[in-house]
Amino acid sequence: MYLESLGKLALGSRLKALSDHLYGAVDQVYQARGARIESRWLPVLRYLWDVGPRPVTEVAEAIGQTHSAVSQLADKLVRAGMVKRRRDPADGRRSVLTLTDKAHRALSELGPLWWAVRQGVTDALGEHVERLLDAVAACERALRERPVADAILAAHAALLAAPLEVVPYAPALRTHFRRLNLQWLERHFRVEDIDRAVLDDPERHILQSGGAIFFARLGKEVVGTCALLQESPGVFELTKMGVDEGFRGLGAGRRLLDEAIAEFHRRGGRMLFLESSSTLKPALRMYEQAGFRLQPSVRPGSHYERADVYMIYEPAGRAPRAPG
Amino acid sequence: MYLESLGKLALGSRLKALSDHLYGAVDQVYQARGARIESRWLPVLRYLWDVGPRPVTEVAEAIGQTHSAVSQLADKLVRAGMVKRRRDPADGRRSVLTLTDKAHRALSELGPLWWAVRQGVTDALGEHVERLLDAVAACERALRERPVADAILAAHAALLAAPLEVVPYAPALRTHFRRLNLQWLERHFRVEDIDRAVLDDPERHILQSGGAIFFARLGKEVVGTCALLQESPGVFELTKMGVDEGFRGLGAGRRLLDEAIAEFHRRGGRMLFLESSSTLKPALRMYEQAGFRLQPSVRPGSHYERADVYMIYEPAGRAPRAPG
DNA sequence: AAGAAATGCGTTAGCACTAACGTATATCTT
DNA sequence: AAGATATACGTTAGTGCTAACGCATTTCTT
Repeated sequence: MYLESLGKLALGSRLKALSDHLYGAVDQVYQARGARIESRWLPVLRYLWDVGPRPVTEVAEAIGQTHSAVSQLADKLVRAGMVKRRRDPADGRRSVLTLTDKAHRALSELGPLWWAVRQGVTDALGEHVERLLDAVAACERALRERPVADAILAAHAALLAAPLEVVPYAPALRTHFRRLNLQWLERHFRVEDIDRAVLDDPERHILQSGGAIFFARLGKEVVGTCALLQESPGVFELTKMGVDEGFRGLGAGRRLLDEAIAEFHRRGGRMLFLESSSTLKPALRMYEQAGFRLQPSVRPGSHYERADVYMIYEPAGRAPRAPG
Repeated sequence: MYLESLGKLALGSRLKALSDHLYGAVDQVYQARGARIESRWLPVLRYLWDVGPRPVTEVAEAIGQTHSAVSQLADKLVRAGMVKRRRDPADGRRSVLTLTDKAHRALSELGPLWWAVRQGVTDALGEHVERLLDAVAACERALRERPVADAILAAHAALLAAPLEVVPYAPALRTHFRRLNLQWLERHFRVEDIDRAVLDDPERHILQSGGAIFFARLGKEVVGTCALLQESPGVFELTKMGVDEGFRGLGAGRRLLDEAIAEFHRRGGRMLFLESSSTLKPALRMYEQAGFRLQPSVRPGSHYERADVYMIYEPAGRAPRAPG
């Protein structure tokens, strides 16, 4: 299922779907067996059954709902003849919900059905339902201590406050080089053989021939990468630039690009070019701003299928803009 | 929380509450950060973002919702300027949903916020959320193979078809003797010292003095118990009769009672009595039907605080009804 | 090719729930 | 004791979803 791929982002949706499935199943069973009750009534009815007459708010709190939900449900239960509302003589604000005899009779007949529900859920879901119950209980407890919204806002603030830094290659970062590049390659193109070779062994294909690789980190996250490949002495290619989809727009790409250009200068390079695709509009704009100029034709003898854009680094005042 | 005590019966309610909490938290964050998006939109928008324009039904299926839910959500998204509807030229029935440029821009800015959501959920819920995800995924898969409703109906049918049998005491059943009696004692009264002694060691307190204990089984479930205690030679007390709340109304109580009376006769008893409480109306009715007669006063020297009813076994034609 | 069946989708009515409000009553403050 | 504040509850409007329906179009059947 697609939602599974969204992981924690779609957890709410999936929990709701599961919940609806369970409600629906139980209602189906009640109906098939002629039980004059609905699954949504159960928390209120069982609570009143277990602890006796109780005012609306107390019921609401016990079953984790708003008082108005309970009040409206009580209307329905009164109409169904299952509960009675009474004023609390000790406190005129309270309206005490009491089970009718009919409800007592109905509930006591429901025992075997409830047993079947428990048993059926166990049969259908096996041990998973136990793990689900445990996990739900643990999450409920955790939520009571710290609302998720606070945690998210704190995490977001921490992320925005985190310094964006560019660091050189280190072996521990190799998997990030691969991950970050596969992300855009797989989304927009297909992974060519030459890509796979470079991503599998960047030390050999890039560093050994006098190139460099940089990574952008935001806090503890590695959010982008870019490589400088020495094609022939003094001639460098800017390549394998990728910023994680989740961290675009934070300037990581530009910082990586600037660092690569600085490295090109530090190494006394004569020429710096890149190949790209016309479908990557935002990237092309960034390259232009950094000093790359679009060339009128594709680079002769390009390595890549996808390359239909050829740009050369010609910052203002260094070389005239190519005509056309 | 009360719902936790209901176990599998209230799983649906709890999942819904969790789901609502998560939706609410994310919406709160979106609002706090000025993101012009709502949490409910995410599955549709992300799906269109990931796989491109798609017709309504396909989106619905991918995210596990009905087509009309998606259709109505699409209305809203169109109003918000996030998607466009287009007729599929190849199939005039289909209306293809396409993200607008505005949506693309909005979504690509949301990356850090989504990272924060994932991170915040992890911070707040810790490892529990991983277990929850795993359990949810496992349950989803199990549900696809076997709908819960079927399993419940099958379990119910099996229960009703199961034979109700009465079996004598066996050491392996001791915990059931305790469990079944504590259930009604704790609900209606309080557990007196004498109760605890008997329940902890029924072999010594009941069997050794010439008594007997019976259990009712329904399929594999032990659903009721009852004891015959020899108070003095030939004088027996019917006591510790309990039927699981979940299995009342199936005749287990009557079957136990009949078996106890038969045992009383087999042992050549002279007198059989019981003590009970006037609050246990259904039980008293059953005793009457089985041949017990209400006595005008409490039994002299009763062991129990709760006893305000004294009955003696006097089946029709065996002894005259006590006057008064 | 023509009719029958299936499919895709929008619409409507209805349900469960929430947020926000209003009213009555109780409790606190001085 | 009197006013201020808090509490308990019902009501209303609105949201997100489903089930059921109806229309348009496509696909199957012969």
